[in-house]
Amino acid sequence: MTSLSARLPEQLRRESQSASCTGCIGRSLNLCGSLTDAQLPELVALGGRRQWRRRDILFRAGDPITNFFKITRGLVAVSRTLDDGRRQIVALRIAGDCVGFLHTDGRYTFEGHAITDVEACAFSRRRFDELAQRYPALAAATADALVRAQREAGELVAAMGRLRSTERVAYFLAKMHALYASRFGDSATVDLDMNRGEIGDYLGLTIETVSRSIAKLKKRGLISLPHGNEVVIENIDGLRELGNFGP
Amino acid sequence: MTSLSARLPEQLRRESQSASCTGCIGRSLNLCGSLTDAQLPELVALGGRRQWRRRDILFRAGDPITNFFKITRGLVAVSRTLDDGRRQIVALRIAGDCVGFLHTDGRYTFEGHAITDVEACAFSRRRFDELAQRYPALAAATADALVRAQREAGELVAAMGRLRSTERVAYFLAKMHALYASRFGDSATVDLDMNRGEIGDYLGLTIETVSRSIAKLKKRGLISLPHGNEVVIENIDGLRELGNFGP
DNA sequence: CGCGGCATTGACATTGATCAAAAGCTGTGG
DNA sequence: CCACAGCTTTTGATCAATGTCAATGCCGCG
Repeated sequence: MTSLSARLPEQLRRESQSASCTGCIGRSLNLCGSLTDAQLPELVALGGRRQWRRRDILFRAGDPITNFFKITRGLVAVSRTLDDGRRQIVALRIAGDCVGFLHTDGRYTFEGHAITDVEACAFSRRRFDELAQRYPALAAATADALVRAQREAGELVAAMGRLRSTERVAYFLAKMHALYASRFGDSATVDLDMNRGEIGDYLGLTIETVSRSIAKLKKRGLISLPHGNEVVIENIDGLRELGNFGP
Repeated sequence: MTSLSARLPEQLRRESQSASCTGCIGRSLNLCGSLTDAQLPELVALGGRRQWRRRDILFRAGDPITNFFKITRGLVAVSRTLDDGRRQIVALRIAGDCVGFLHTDGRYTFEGHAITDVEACAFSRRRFDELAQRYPALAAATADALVRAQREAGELVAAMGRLRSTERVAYFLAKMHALYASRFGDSATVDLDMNRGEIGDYLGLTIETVSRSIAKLKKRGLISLPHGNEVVIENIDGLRELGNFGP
């Protein structure tokens, strides 16, 4: 089983237990090769570890931006809520990703909340920016992470604009499968950690439509739901094709 | 009247007529203050100016990425086309913006095509990356541009996921109005340069639905269409509110 | 056991897509 | 200047997909 809230690989576990966050920022931005801790003594003092429970808010849209967060455990939803309460999750981030980096006039553009229990390092945005000025590799890694994030956002736009409900759910499941595989190794079983409402808020659908779409995928033999929120991917190729999930 | 294809501000006109692209990359990335041409002699030889006609392709998804482009004139759509022909525009970019920067395994992630006639400078991606390694301000400006782009992508996701058709068109018009205002100064009149099909591909709607939505906005007195594709914004506050277009 | 939260299912309403036709516009050639 | 072809837009009549509302079922927990 692949679950964010359980059984982390050893590397991540060690990282998330270290008192300082020296390693985590380097690793998160794929700097392992180019920057060592010795080269960046400033990083030692930079990050503070924090924890949140399911449904807790990491940061609110409109609040002055002071920190961004590098997730070391759990699943975070980045979202926007309209005045009338309609909510849209614009990105999902897991261990290794950064959230709270986007800003509009010095304020968080979106809201971040914990889908599962979450641990993350908080970094001072100001000091990080100063550091990036001095260490080109850090800036390059930041740009890289942003490029990746934007690619994903574009794909989500395409899914929302052009896929119908069942295709969108297939896209979502294929994406979660790929996401977990990239961190925890391949596995046919994906523990969603999200309820129907949260999936709907991510895909622009209602709870009922998500539920019905999952039922359709089950009937088509692409997935099965042995128990709880655990999804077994029975046919990943079919799922990816239906969801137009690129290579 | 505000039109991308006509009457550029003098600064942009001068820039787009200079033989080299020295200035354009600096300006595009908001480096005016921090880097001068004298500090970056390498930039002189970096960019080559190119032109495209309406509907021409700047770059195709999947092609090996060699250049990115800094637009000096016109409107470019960044899009993705599904296997069955459904198309989704994931971003619109105008003079001053860069396109073709996103990549997946060394290949363009999306397609870029000219909505209007377009002029742009093509920069070698490899050499730009080298340069960014040496000039932190360039890297910082790149990160800044990426943050801005991602904020917009997130807003588009929210619009696609949670707004209904007429609201989406209102969002689109408010966005175009703001976009043009930021470059060419405020004006009640916006020349869309996009036909109904292209608007539909941006908003995830059909031609007919776009047409009907525009008719509704007209009837509500939010806009008027004196002639051609020229839209007069009669009530920008109402339009922004309906389209949930943030501040 | 019974309660609370979430998921499923059904009936119905609404939205937007689809199909088809008519109306405008634009440029060309007589 | 008009007539016509080729295009885009508008409008109308349906239809299918999804949202909405309501009822029921399921499951874990006190």
